[in-house]
Amino acid sequence: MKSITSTSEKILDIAQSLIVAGGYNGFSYADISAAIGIRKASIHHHFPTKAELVSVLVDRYRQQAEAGLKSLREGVSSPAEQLRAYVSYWHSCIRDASLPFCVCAMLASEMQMLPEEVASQVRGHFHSLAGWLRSVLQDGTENGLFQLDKRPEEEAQMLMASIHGAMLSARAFGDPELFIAIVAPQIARLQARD
Amino acid sequence: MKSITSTSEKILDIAQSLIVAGGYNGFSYADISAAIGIRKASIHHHFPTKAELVSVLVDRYRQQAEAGLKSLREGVSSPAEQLRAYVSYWHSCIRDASLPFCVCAMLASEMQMLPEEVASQVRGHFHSLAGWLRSVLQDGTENGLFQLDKRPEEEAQMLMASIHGAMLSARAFGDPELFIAIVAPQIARLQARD
DNA sequence: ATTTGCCTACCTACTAGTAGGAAGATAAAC
DNA sequence: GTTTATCTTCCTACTAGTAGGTAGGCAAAT
Repeated sequence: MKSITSTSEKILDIAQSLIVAGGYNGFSYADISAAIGIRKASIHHHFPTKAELVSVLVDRYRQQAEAGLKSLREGVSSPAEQLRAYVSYWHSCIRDASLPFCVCAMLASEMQMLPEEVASQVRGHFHSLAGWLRSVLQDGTENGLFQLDKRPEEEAQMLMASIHGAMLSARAFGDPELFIAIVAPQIARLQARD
Repeated sequence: MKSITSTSEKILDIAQSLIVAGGYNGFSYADISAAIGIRKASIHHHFPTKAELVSVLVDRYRQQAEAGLKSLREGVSSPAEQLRAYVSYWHSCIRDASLPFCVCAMLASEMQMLPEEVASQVRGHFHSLAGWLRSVLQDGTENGLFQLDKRPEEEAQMLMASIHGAMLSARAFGDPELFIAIVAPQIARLQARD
């Protein structure tokens, strides 16, 4: 019986945590090698180049994210609760340090020096996350639960920026609670006031 | 007559633009060497170690920022205009690509692998920027120009996060106008509504 | 005479990536 | 059911190039 997580998945897991910690240029094959007890060359067997490794990694991340967002949309009652569930997911990730930053947000900051294939995937993630937020906001507005100052797509961009900025502040200050302190009021203010 | 910018300042200038592009691990002494036409060893003469170079660089950045913010506070009429001037400064930096990202925001994303001296300076910058925003918001509130939902320090953190997140989105999408589209409404909503 | 600023030449450690082979599993051919 | 060929996964050993950093010298300025 095979191990539940294959070697290539283990490689992606540790690479992901290394990217979240230090970005594209912040990790090496040697780091992965040391972390999972396999030789450098064996990693190249699974992922011939670094660009390809990160590309597969971001692809997996995007699929997981999209699946997670979709299931939130289907499984959680109201749009307001969907937003709250989304940010509380991140809050717990930051608190327990399991994934204290969005992989794509991290990579976006290095956009200018990323391999083009990775850069376009990062753009794609930002686009689909903004799209998800927009659809939640629109849904909430149509049901009279939200009262937006701006068009849903603009409010979605504002919310996404707040979330990413809040991750950054939480990291800068080393205070996980700062994340929710910044993000919660931004969601609260969307709520219809009467 | 000496060149108006000394070699060490030229080193800091190019290092800063390289950090803004790719972070702490995204540049090397060789990159600086190639950019300003000086040998690697000569850079070590000015800045013995990379950690020291970046430390001096962030120190200079913080001084410039603090001076700029202080002069905005003194030279610009109303708190609302002070905020607008601040974000429009960034907007033009992003538009003309002269400094398309805050050095400290960039470094904050790599917080976990930064030399401790640099990390504490980055924390310091976040602290003083939040402090500046707080004082502007408080000033505006006391003069009846702003109407805040939360305490000034919380609103300041929210605003700072929006600004950093907006920088990230502008970079991810390659669209400088997105920065102001995200940030302007966040400032507008602070305005007293009656 | 010492300091400043830069140089050539070098070091060790590490970077991504390659060549080629050993061990084991798989599966078809006999 | 054993043999044979193939595939997968990992290995050792290596490459060329780059990382940050050092030693020591030279010329001009102070």
